Amino acid sequence: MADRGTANALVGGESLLFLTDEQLRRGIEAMFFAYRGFTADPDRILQNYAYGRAHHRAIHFINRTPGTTVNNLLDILGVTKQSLNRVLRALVEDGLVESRVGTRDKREQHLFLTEAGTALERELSDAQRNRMRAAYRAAGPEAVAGFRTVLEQMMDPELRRHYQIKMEHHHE
Amino acid sequence: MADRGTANALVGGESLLFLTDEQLRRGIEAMFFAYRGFTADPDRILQNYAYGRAHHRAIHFINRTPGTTVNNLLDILGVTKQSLNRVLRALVEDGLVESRVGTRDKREQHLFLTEAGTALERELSDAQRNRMRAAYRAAGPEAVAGFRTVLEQMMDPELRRHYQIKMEHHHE
DNA sequence: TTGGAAAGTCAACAAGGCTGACATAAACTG
DNA sequence: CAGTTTATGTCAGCCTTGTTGACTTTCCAA
Repeated sequence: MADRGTANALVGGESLLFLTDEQLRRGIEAMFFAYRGFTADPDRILQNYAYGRAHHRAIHFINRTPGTTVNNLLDILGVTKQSLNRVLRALVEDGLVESRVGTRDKREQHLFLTEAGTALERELSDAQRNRMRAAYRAAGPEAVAGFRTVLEQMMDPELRRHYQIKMEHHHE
Repeated sequence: MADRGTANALVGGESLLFLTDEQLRRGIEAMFFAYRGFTADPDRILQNYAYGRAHHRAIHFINRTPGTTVNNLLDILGVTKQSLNRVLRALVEDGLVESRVGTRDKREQHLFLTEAGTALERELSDAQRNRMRAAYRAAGPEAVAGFRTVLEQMMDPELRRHYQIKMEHHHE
């Protein structure tokens, strides 16, 4: 409703043509189709292991932050503990994830990838990185910077902090 | 495997620092968290109507291309006809979508949004556009161009053609 | 020492994917 | 015209991954 049809006004001398409803629709569909591509390669690989995206996500974030707790993972993934537990149980039973009782707080379980888990993580992230690398290479560094800036703005502020871990950002 | 750790080489005098594994991982997580934000608002609205993302996608593309056929929609959405049919049946029964037999080819069903369907589409896309607009506005036109360029490169080439409908692109 | 947080588990359910099989009407083709 | 292909719909059953609710065990901290 807001400023429908008025987005091509001039503000501070700069055209806002990129804020028209049509441009926004294009962005929405770009997200839709790109996300399909983004998940396509890992999805194919996961079929060979009888795992799904939920397993991939758990593996990814355990690899990124070894020793993370279940609660922390719940916070990042935004699912219920019952849902995550089902996934983690399978990964632990299959020997991809190791769960160690916390030393400071013995209620907490700290999660680590085993060798096999690391191998699968590598296979999955190699596939995903290859696609990302190709896209980055084709688009160039300036486009990549813009890509990341827009995505960052699109996140829920509360989720953004998970993304900002280990972030040294250069806006100039 | 490819050029792990070698991406920061110089090619043609230009640094490829943006292709390091760490940068690619950042991009991967940006996609993950941003997509969550991207779907969060419509998801909330859909709960009030007992619909899900699958209904949203159908409504979106019927609105974009009124009179589209079931087969065309199947191609765009990449699901089985059984899956789509379940969704379409609900939307038709609830009076959000109208299905008209084709005049040229009477095997085809052409899909249209009713007034109620258009109203829901508006509600959903307003929410999604508002977020997209805020992100675009915060990031600026150059970032938006880069965002779209990278997303386009990330799509499966076969899917890209759905995105390119009605596209007049300016690369310069 | 006790209240509450952290974690795990069981059960039941729903959405939305999937496959396979089958039906119908319409269009196309030899 | 007979046979085949195409577009669509439908039934049945399965899987993954999300949900809620209830309950237990462990154990930190006031």
